[in-house]
Amino acid sequence: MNKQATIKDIAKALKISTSTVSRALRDAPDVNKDTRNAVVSLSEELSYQPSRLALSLQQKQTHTIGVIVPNLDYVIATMVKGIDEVALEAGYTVMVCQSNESFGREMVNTRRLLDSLVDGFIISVSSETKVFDHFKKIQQKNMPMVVFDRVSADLVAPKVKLDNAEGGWLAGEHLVEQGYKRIAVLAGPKNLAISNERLEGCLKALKRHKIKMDPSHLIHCGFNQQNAFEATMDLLRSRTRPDAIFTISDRMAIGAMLAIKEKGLTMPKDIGLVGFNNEPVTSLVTPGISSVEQPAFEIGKAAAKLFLEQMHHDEDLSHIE
Amino acid sequence: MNKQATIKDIAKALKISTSTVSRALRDAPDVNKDTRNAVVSLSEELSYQPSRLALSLQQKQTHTIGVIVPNLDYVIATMVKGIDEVALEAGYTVMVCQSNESFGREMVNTRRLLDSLVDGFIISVSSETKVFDHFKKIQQKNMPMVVFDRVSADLVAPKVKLDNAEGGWLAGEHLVEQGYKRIAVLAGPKNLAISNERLEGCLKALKRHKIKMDPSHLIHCGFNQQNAFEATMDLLRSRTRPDAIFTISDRMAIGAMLAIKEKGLTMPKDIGLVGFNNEPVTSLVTPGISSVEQPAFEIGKAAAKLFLEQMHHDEDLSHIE
DNA sequence: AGCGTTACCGGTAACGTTCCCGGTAGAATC
DNA sequence: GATTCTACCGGGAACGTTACCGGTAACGCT
Repeated sequence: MNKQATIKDIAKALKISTSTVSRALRDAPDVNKDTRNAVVSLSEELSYQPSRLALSLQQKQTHTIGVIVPNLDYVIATMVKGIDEVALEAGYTVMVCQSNESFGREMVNTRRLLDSLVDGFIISVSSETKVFDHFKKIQQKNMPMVVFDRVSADLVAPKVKLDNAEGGWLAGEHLVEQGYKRIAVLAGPKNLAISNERLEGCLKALKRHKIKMDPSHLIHCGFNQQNAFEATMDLLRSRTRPDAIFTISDRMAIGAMLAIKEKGLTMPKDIGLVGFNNEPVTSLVTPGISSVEQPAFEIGKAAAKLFLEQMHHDEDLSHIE
Repeated sequence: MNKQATIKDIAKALKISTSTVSRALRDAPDVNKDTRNAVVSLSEELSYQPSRLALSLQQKQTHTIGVIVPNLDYVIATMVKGIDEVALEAGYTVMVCQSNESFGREMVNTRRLLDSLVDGFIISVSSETKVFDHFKKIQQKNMPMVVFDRVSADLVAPKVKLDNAEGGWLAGEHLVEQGYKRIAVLAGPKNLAISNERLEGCLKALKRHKIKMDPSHLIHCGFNQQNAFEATMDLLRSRTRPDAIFTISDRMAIGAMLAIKEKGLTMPKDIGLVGFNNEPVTSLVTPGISSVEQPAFEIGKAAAKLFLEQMHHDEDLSHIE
């Protein structure tokens, strides 16, 4: 009961046709001022809201963007906020789905959004995902799709991501400026692009300052806190103990920090530490641990803008044909 | 080009009517086995997917839940994950919108979702929101709506939230068990239900153990880190310095911790500290600071379940009428 | 007087689906 | 042989909206 008023109700009440009501409501030409006024005032009275469903069905677009992310940790949530910001501005609604880092979940999510719910996708791929067939479907329907943050070289699509090399470079510069000489790097798994880029950037900075890195100071370990803790313990026990550590994630920085504390050392006096910002933790924890800042909000905005460009580009093309 | 195949395409190709195709696809009776097989196999070949848009328009429900949250911090994101979990299970898709703690944004979001995009709402209200007219519209359309986490007494709706008193009680018990006697509480603003409930719970625990609280040890201050830092400094400077502190949020706990460090004291030896978990920070930071755990994921699941109950309840009613 | 313009408005199809009501052919029943 | 069943299928309407085409007055112009 108390159903939404439709364009028909207005038409019937005013004894005019639905076409006229529709025109009046859209500020289209070919409608008398008086009728327009009557329509508008009645529609307000009935608190009429056009049905987006019907509209979407008619014009075959939903004005909705599907966003699929592996999770909603701090950085990603911030990116999503960025997406939301520009999407809303442009009259789009976003639909956020979490894949929970699960390949299967990611597939289900895309399928669901695909059945005429969204106009396109903005995606950060799950860490489990090695094959991209489910995304190919999106492209077959030639919907706009942009990937961000977690990108893969195997997936051909417009991408927005952090300049990881730049970040690594900054970290290196920072440590050198502070006067550290024997700098170690806790990198992630060897096959991870995100990790290698950050590492390369840092090495480049060291090179610029003609600082050589002890080979034993480059450690590839797992991405989590415990791995970093153990790796750091090893480093600190070795004869060639480093005087600074760059970890390519904040989670790892925390592990390193705990190891440093365990050894009774203090930061930044005895040893320097720089992380890579994916959590707002480091700044809070204690002075002495810095972190490369990720412009997450900006990345989100950029992704959304790129999406909209794609969108309109496609529209233009279809106009021509 | 390469458009989605529709039920019509299948019908035309097989020279049967759309009605029959529809029936075949839905495992309805009244359809020959052979035709059914033909339809199914062809639909797979064309990778047919039914249009949710058309379906929603027809049966006036979208199988989508609108979720409006003030932001996506750790706890809320976890709750959303809980919602997602049970919603997906039940065949619902969720649409998450962030109000950014802004009243205006919250209104815009509800309006948008309201125009036939969702079947109902799960909401955590923004801190700016004092008036609830935009939510009343939801109820007027008698859509299901449940509020969670941030609830307000002025908003009449099914609610799911943490038992804050219980949490406060746990915090108090914990500190007493550790042997602390002079316990201080850093509470939030006086008018905030969430804060008062936690405080009450803690006081109750102290009472049970016949521990009296020094009146100067109850401090109402702002919710953020800086406020807590200053309040703690005051506490530590006073003659009647407490030997433990309960802060009603983690953000405040961090402020307190920094103050404690600044004073050269160590935790938990010199002073105990318990926070209230809205971030995963505390467990990482350092041993010595505990935190009351919030079953965020469970709260999210509970909210979604409550929503579904509402939903089905409404359906039953409308059947009868 | 006849014609073209302008300013409106209405009818209908279409978007993709389901639902309801019929219809038809063959088989089964009497 | 006439009837009821059963099993299957098709035709239309409906959901709410817009797009397209056509129509009708009133007016001005020759």
